[in-house]
Amino acid sequence: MSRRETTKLETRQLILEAARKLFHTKGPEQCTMRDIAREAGVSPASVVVHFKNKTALLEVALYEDIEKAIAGAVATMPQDACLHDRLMHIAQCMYGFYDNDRELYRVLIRDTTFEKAGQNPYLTKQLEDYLQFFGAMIEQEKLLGTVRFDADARIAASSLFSLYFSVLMEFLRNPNMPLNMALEWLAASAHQHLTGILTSKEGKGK
Amino acid sequence: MSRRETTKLETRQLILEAARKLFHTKGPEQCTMRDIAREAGVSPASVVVHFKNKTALLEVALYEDIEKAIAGAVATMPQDACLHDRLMHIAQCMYGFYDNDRELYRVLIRDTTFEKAGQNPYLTKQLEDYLQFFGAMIEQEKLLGTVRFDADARIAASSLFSLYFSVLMEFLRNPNMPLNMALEWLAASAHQHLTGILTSKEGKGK
DNA sequence: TTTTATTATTAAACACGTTCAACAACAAAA
DNA sequence: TTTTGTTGTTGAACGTGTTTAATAATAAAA
Repeated sequence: MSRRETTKLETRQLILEAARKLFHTKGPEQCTMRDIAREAGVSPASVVVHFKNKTALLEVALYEDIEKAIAGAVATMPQDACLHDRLMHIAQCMYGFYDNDRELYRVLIRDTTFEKAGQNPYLTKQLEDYLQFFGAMIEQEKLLGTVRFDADARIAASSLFSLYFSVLMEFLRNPNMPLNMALEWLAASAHQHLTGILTSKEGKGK
Repeated sequence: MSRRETTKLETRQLILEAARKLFHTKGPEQCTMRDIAREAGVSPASVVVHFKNKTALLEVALYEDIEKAIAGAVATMPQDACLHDRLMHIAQCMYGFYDNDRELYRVLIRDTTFEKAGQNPYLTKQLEDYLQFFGAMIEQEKLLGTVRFDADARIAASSLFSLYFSVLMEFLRNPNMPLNMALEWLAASAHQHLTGILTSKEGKGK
C-alpha cells in the first residue's frame, strides 16, 4: 500500500473516531460537520470527501456496533426455546442496545431506512442478512412440526420484522416509554402473528 | 374578527396554496422556502412565522388530502366482505392515492412519523382515529364470530397497521415497484396475521 | 385625538451541509 | 533527475432552513 493510500486511510479513521465520539456525546443533530472536522483535525471538506454526506458518515460510524449487538443477540439465543421466545430474546437484546442512546438511533434509522432505496448499503445488507436468518429459523420450525408447511417463511420473517420495527420506532420516539412496555407490546403482536386471530373455521377456510 | 386577524389568515392561505402547488410540481426537497415565499408573495421569514418550519408546512399542506383519501376508502368499503378483504380495500385505495406522488409522500412520512413524538399533531390524530376505527371493526368481527374473543383488538389493529405501513414504505422507497406487488405482499402478510403460522397444537397451546 | 401597546411582516444575518477551484504532496514517465 | 500526471486536502464560497432585530400597521388606552 502506497504512502498516499495509508495516509488517506488514516484520516478516514481520524474522522470516524471523531464522529463516533461526538455523535454519542453531543447527539447527531447537535454536532456539526465542522465540529467533527475540528475534532479530527481535518477540514470540513475532507469529511465530505471521505463520506459523501453526514448521513453516510452516521451509518458507517454506527453500523459496526449494531452488527455486534445482533451477533451477541444471536449467540446468546436459547436454542431449546420456542420460536416466540427466541424472537423475543433477540428483540430484548436489540431494544436494550438501542436504549443506550435512543435519540442517536432514532436519527440514524430515520435518515437511513426512509431514504430512497440504494443508499445505506451497510444497513441494507444487515437487514437482508437478518431477514434471511429469520426465514431460515422459521423454515426449520416447519421441519420440527411447529410451523405449518403452507406458511410462507419469507413473508413471516418480514412481517415479524415489521412488527419489531414499528414497536422499535415507537420506543425510540418516546423517551419516556419503558423498555418493558415496548417488549410486552411486541410480545403481544408477535404472538398474535404466530397464532392468528380468526376463529378456527374462518382460519382454516382460507 | 379584526382586520389584523383576517389579513393574517389570508397570508396563511396564500402560503398554503403556494406550498401545495410547489410541493407537487417541484417536489418537496427541490422547492425551497424562498420559492414558496416568492410564489405566495411574502417574505421567507413570514412562512416560518406561520408554520414554524418546513416539515410542519408540509404536514399542514398535505394532511387534508390524505384525510379525504381515507374517508373515500372507508366510504367505498364493501360492507359484506370479510375482514381481510375490507382491510385490503382500504390499503388499495391508500396505496393508489400515495402512488400519485410517491416521492412527495415518502418525504412527508419520513419527516413526520420519525420525529420525536408530539410533533405532527395532524397526522398523529389521523393515525389515532384510523387505529380506533380498525379496532372497532375487529371488535365487531368478534360478535360475528369470525374473530376469536381472546384476541386483543387494539394489538391486532396496530399490528395490521404496522404491516400496512412497512409495505407502504417499501413501496414509496422503490419507484419501480408496481402497485400490485405491494398489494400482494401486504395481502400475504395480513392473511398470515389473521390466520397465524403455527400448527394447531402449538397455536392452541398458548 | 393623542399616546401607548401589540403584532404581522420583513430585511438582514446566521448556522449548517455541501460544493468547487486551487493547491500541494506524491507517483509515474521521460 | 526532470517532467508530467494523479490525487488527497482545503479555504472560500454557495444554497438552504431558520433566527433576530427592526419596522410599520393596527388596536387599545389616555
